[in-house]
Amino acid sequence: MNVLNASHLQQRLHEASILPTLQRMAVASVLLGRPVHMTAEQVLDAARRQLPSLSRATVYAVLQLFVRSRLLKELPIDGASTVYDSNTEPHHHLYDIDTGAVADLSATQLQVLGVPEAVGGMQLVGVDVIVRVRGLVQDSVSMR
Amino acid sequence: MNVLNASHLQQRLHEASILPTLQRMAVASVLLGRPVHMTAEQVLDAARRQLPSLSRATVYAVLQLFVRSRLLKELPIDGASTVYDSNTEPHHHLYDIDTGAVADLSATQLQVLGVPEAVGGMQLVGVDVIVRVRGLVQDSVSMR
DNA sequence: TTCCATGCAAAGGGTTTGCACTCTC
DNA sequence: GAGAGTGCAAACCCTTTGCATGGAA
Repeated sequence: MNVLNASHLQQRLHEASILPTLQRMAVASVLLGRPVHMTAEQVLDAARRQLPSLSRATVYAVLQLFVRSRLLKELPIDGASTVYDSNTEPHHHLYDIDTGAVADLSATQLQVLGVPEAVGGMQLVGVDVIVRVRGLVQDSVSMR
Repeated sequence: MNVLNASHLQQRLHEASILPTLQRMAVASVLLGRPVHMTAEQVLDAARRQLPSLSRATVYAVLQLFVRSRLLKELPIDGASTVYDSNTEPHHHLYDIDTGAVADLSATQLQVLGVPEAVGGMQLVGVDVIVRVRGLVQDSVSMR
């Protein structure tokens, strides 16, 4: 993590009213620099290269904090473990059912028609689209 | 479970090359009679009303067997436990993020445009759309 | 000094597995 | 009898929690 990245990340945490501790900066540098899809365990492994003392419980706590602060999204891809996505733009996902690899589909590439906006006192929160494929090769997440 | 249902269910299992044991018939009668969304635990509870000796491990085994045989689908709704859907028609889902209630959206009600059919050796398996809402009241699943 | 953040270990929920018993073909 | 299906309990994985320590405002 270079100085430019560090200050940029620090600013993003500041904007989200998050105290930039060492642990949070380590997690942020793994996830928030570019759009990635990672499980908690992958985040832990990557962040420990930078901060070996980092504990699993702290990573889970930081991930939840980042989700609450809308720096990350949890992906509704079924499977053993939660996948965190640092792409905060509206978008959808390609999911390789064999390898667990995940790739983004922009909201302009793929559109959903007929979403019930607010029927009968019901409030729309969000729409997730998962396109399940075999043979996807990019951006591997290796979940299984 | 009346006799008509029983023979109908038995036929569905037969068509799927599944031996119609007592346990499998109990699970089938809970799930396969009409479109429902249920967790493994809910299936166990319901099936035990019919066959009290039914074990949890067997229910999980039968659910997996039914999914492999395409009698059921696992819903990609994130959350603690897997939800099984006995509606085998192409359709999508409304999901209440507060109550866990699930409702179907027919494929004609909601359409997805721009799905990449088969790019670069990649094979399309399926498309899941989850519309997350608050305040949905029908067809409660009470997951949380 | 008062919170908030962290780390460890243990607990928790959901699911799977090992193994012996039972049933079907 | 051979193979498949079942039940129990233990194991397993992912995640959360309790509690004591450490650091920031």
